[in-house]
Amino acid sequence: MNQKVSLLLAEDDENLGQLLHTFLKTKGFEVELARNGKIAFEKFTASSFDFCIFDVMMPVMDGFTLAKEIREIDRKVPILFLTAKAMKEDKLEGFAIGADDYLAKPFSMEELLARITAILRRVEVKSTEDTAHLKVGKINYEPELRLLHLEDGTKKLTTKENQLLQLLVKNENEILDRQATLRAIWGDDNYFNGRSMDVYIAKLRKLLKEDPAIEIMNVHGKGFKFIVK
Amino acid sequence: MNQKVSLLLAEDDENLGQLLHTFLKTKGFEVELARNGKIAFEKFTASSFDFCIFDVMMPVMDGFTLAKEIREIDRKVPILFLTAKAMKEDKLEGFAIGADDYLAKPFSMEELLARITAILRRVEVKSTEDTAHLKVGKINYEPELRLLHLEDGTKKLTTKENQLLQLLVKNENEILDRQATLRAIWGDDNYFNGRSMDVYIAKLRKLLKEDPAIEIMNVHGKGFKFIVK
DNA sequence: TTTTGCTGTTAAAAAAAGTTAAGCCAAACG
DNA sequence: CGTTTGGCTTAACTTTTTTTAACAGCAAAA
Repeated sequence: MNQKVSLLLAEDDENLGQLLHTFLKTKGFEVELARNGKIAFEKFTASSFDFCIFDVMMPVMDGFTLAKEIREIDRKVPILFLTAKAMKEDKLEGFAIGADDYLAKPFSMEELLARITAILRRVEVKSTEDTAHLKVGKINYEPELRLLHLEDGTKKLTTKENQLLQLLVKNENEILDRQATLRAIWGDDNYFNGRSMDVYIAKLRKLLKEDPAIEIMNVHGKGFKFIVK
Repeated sequence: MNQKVSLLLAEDDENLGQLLHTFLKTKGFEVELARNGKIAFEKFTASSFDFCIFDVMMPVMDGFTLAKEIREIDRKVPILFLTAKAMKEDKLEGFAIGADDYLAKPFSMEELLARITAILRRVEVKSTEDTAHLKVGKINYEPELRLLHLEDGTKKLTTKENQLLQLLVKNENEILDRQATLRAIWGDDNYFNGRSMDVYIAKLRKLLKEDPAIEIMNVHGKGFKFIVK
């Protein structure tokens, strides 16, 4: 996949902090834990983040103040507040600062994750810069347009050809797992889809054979490997 | 701000519906109220909105189903759910569909407004009026007026041509799901409607072919993708 | 070495989509 | 009223894309 989402977590409660830290890491985030607002702010200025989760009540610098400070240098980064007080005035203050969400303790890990995901879906759209171009020898591949520019003209790839080639290219020099690929492109890894995939591998090999530096190698029982020599 | 934010409100409770309608209008939104999910879906497909507020429990078509249908033709429009049941599973289902927020009844008007504002800040609303205004090379498309300005004069689009082009344009560079499109424009995704849609795709391609930067690409078995190179 | 499962390849069948034209219906027109 | 018109659907035929089948070759395990 692309890149891990970096997450700044400010929480003074040791137990909850550790728990969240661990949970979020297992969910694939890169988490930085700060024990109070001041430390969190320093961490933020040192190396900006994709997402912030702040406890409201913390020593030294509380979550709201922290958020205000951060909003001044980054008016877009999503901020989610955690709070023990589920009071209305608090909520409103949080939103006024520019909170993206508000979660009252106690909350479930799953709900937290769901809310983070919901917010990120909105914000993250921009980072969809895919492998726009692949240039290998004479061959030039434009996945977005499903075009393969060969010596003797340009070939329009079909949907499946393109999906498969894209996966192969994205995992250049690594094994592209058979089952995983089938599930990703065909939705199911049954026998027939497997055979179908083999047919497409053959097609791609035929298309790419004009460039001897490219090879789609089979790794028996595992999958395929796109190799550029 | 140039244009009012248009808001689709689906709520079966007459009292609450009216109350919200009035409140939101005084807050400067352009509000459309639907008494159930089906009506709401029809309103949405007829004239797309900037924001959705759906009651979860409604007759005919519930809020979740409604949201799923809408997500297929518009994966960005913010959706906020209102619900009497503050149950966890429900929340998770909502977020899984792509909810942006979740508000349990009873809630205060102020909190609702705060949450709407918080979400809108993130989304940076492109008002529906000019969203679909497409200008590529010589082609200029005015969905509201159903006009397509071409090199050799202006073509007045028919209802179906316009609905389809509008959906394609709104989902530029994304796959527009076949079935979902059929349900949105034709109301039903049977075989014949599918063929009818293919006929319209052909018509649009013919109209747009004067601009080589535009392509309506088929994604086999999935739908179509409007691409501007 | 033999068996078994996996892969390579080609061809045929099936499904989906592209295209053009004919048919149908309702609104507008005479 | 009958006729025309415009918009949409249905039909028919073509092409493209994908799946399934069939058979041959190869790799790993027994």
